[in-house]
Amino acid sequence: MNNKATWLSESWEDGCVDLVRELLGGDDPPPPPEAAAAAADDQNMNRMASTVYSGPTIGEVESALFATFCTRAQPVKDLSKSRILVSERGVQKMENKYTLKMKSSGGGMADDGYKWRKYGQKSIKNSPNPRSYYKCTNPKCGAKKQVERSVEDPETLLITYEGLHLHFAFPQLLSILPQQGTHP
DNA sequence: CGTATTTGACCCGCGC
DNA sequence: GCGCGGGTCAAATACG
Repeated sequence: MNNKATWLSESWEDGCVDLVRELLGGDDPPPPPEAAAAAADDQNMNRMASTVYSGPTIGEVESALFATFCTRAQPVKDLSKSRILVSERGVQKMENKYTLKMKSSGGGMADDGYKWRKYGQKSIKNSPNPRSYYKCTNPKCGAKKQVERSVEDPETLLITYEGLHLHFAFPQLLSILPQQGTHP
């Protein structure tokens, strides 16, 4: 809520929105078009995520995260991916859930490339630190994310992503890309 | 003025 | 059936 992603200019947002509009066609398409793009993006990125997971979703998220890390060169302590799959009975509620453990960079908050809007904060029993609940600002995007501080390591943030993004989001790349929107 | 953020209350699920 | 814990929504506020 302070100086934050200034690099997150409206430029990328506009472009992103436009892109999303084009991708989504203006409504909610059943098939996630990001999958193909995600794969392409992954290839473009030198498939740094050599680890192969059962779900492309994770790869997508990881790609974004990796992109963020690589771009901003943040001191990532450890990446722990956890796919919470309830038994075979399968409750589709929590289809995808990933928990990333990272050190909160002093000054720069962990931005995975998406715009999040905080919609709640609750104190967790057994944890002196409150947990923040974030939701993707995109209406079509039902992605959620919760950030919690580690009990012993106040510098460690436990970010749990839930859901899938229905839109692209790699502002870092767009940001570092040649400024095509420089029209005086 | 518009939007994001804040805080409180309500609701739901689970355990006992 | 009640209590605890967690999660979400909603209104108000602060900030840009």
